Amino acid sequence: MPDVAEILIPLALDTAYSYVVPEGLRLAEGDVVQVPLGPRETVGVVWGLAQTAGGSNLRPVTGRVDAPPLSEPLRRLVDWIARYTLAPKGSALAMVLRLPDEAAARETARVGVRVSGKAPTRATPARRKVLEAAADGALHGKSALAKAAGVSLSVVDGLIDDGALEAVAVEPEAVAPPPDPDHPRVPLSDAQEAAALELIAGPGKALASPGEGNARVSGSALQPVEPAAPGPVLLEGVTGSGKTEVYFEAVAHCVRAGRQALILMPEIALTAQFLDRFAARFGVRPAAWHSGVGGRRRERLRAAVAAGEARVVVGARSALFLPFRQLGLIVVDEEHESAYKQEDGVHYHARDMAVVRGRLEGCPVVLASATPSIESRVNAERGRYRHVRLPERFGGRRLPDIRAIDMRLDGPERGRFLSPPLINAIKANLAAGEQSLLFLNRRGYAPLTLCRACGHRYRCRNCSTWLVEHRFRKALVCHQCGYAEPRPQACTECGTFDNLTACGPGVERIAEEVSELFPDRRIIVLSSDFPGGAERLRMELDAVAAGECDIVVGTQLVAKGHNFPHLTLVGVLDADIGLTSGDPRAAERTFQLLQQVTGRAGRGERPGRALVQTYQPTHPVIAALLSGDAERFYAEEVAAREAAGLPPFGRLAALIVSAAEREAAEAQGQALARVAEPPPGAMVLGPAEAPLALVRGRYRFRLLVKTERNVDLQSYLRDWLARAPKPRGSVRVAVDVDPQSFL
DNA sequence: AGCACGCCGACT
DNA sequence: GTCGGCGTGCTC
Repeated sequence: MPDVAEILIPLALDTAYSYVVPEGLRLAEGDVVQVPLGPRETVGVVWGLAQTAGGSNLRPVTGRVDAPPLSEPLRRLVDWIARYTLAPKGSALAMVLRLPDEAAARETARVGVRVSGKAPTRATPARRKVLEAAADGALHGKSALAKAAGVSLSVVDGLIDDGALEAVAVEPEAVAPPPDPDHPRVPLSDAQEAAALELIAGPGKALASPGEGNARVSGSALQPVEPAAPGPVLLEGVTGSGKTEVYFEAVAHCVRAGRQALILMPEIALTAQFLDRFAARFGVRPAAWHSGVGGRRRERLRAAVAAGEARVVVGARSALFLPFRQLGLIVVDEEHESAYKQEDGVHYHARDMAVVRGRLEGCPVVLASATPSIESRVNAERGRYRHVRLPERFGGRRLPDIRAIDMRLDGPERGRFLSPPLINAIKANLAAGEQSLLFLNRRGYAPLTLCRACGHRYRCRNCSTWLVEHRFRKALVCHQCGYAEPRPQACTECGTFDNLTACGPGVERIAEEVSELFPDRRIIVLSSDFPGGAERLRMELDAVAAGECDIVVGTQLVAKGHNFPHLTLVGVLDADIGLTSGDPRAAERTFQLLQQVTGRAGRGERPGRALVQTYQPTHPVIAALLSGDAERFYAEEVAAREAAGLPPFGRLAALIVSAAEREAAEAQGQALARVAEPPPGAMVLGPAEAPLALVRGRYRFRLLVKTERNVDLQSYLRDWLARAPKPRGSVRVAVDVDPQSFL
């Protein structure tokens, strides 16, 4: 009987394909192999092995690929994610497999040059400059040397050809130097020590030796090293309470135990600042994995992770799929961040997938946040997650003083957006030589453009949204789908010249107002459309953190994961943005965002100030923010959702229908209206009067499906669709998932 | 993902 | 009469 291998191919295929294993090839589950597929060869992973009679019509496996095999937990993660997200298994595999691309393979090894001692045949001024710069005889990077000499790279190349410089292949710098868990560090506070102990050792252990005073995490209490208690833990600590230092202890413990640790962060929070904090604790910077790490380095890091050499990886959400050899800990920093949602391709929430991976790997998962998501909070309260709290700021730091500015009483003059009390506060802050942040969660210059002559409002061709003016780009841009058109000189509707008017503020407009008020101050606008891309933005954030700026005008990204140690005043410009949207998470999101951003104020032991411009000072979200009563906010929000029939959890299924399909259906009187009558346990999200949102040329329904624990959403939806006429369009699961169902 | 097949518009 | 648009379907 021939050996047959079930091979899962990283394409949008839901089932593994069968291939014959040729004589002499020994395969194990998880091996990466090459197989024929149609006219070409592809890679795949052995998902199963069997001996069967027949199967003579099957094509043979070509051979094994030189790549580390996929571990059992990682294969189970692929199965799990595919099932949970309704994605084809092959698509889930593709996230894990990400093979070395050819571009990376072709990338040449780094070359260093040094003086050979031989004089150049011809000595031009440019060549002399290079030789002077390299006169120390040390090894120099080619481009670095050219730069230092102020000449172009070709001069250096010319000298190499001439023999005056010799090229030496340099060992690339280590991708993942080992972190030292016992590197000298600043002592933790008692609260931090207790939290770290509880994190590592499990509940109750923190108080295990009360007689000894304060047990120290690195002291004898936890030696010899045993693996940390598995399972999810919510680490909740107010801004400035030192959560990072606490989970660093869990990371240190994991490293001492000889296992690997993964720290997940929202992409934007992966800055030099964080890497330096890590270096201060562990002596070296951690291996960093994010979209900016490319080519050879990416591949080498993957290999180091698979070999178990990379002990600690800090990465954005895709790092969750790295092939760790022995994963001992996952930390999800800023657990509430919506950046953990992947919304194209396979839809998933990295925080929840981290919990799943942790369970499959048998390791702890630390969810850290100052403002946890509702679902994590409820999970902690109901005992599904352990809950460790840091209720106080570190080192006697106090929470900022937050006050509302009632815009109905103290509003700005017409066409302006900064209220007099806020302007005065900024003035005082500048006079004291301190940094201020103005927060407005709206990119661009103005959210709406209209023609003063005919009243025409500019909207997106693909989406049901207004076009946002971006003055810097001289364009009108759709924030939904990215569609952009140049800002017209004359109204496209009535032809009137120069009569378009910008309505409402975006950060660009605020920056304009600020520069008029404070013309000689250093002002910077930070938003996701920062010119120069993510890398530049990261650098800019680090510069701001270093104090190289007087006034920052920023969108939500300034609220995320950064410390700005020089910041003492935060002005929130329109606290009410987002409160009126139909999103069931509107209140939660706004509360988290405002609490994060106002929490940025404060310097050392001096509390900062936050001034919140609002038209609704008594709104529950604003009131909770002003009083600092997060407990009450969470309790009220959960109660409100229950009263509205919305669970704190749910999975969202999205039915995506093209505009053409919808029109066709409506012409036949079908109207896809059955979506308005979802099955029991499911509900349609969105404003009742507009159940359809037009996004990227496609109508999108979202169904919030309440599922009981362990209910299989796929069969649930399949049942429902079987009873209803077959929908036009496809059903996909979006990413508001239900953590109950996987614990 | 590729790469076929397939059915309707403007061209050597 | 063909070239070519991308919609749909298949790859063990």
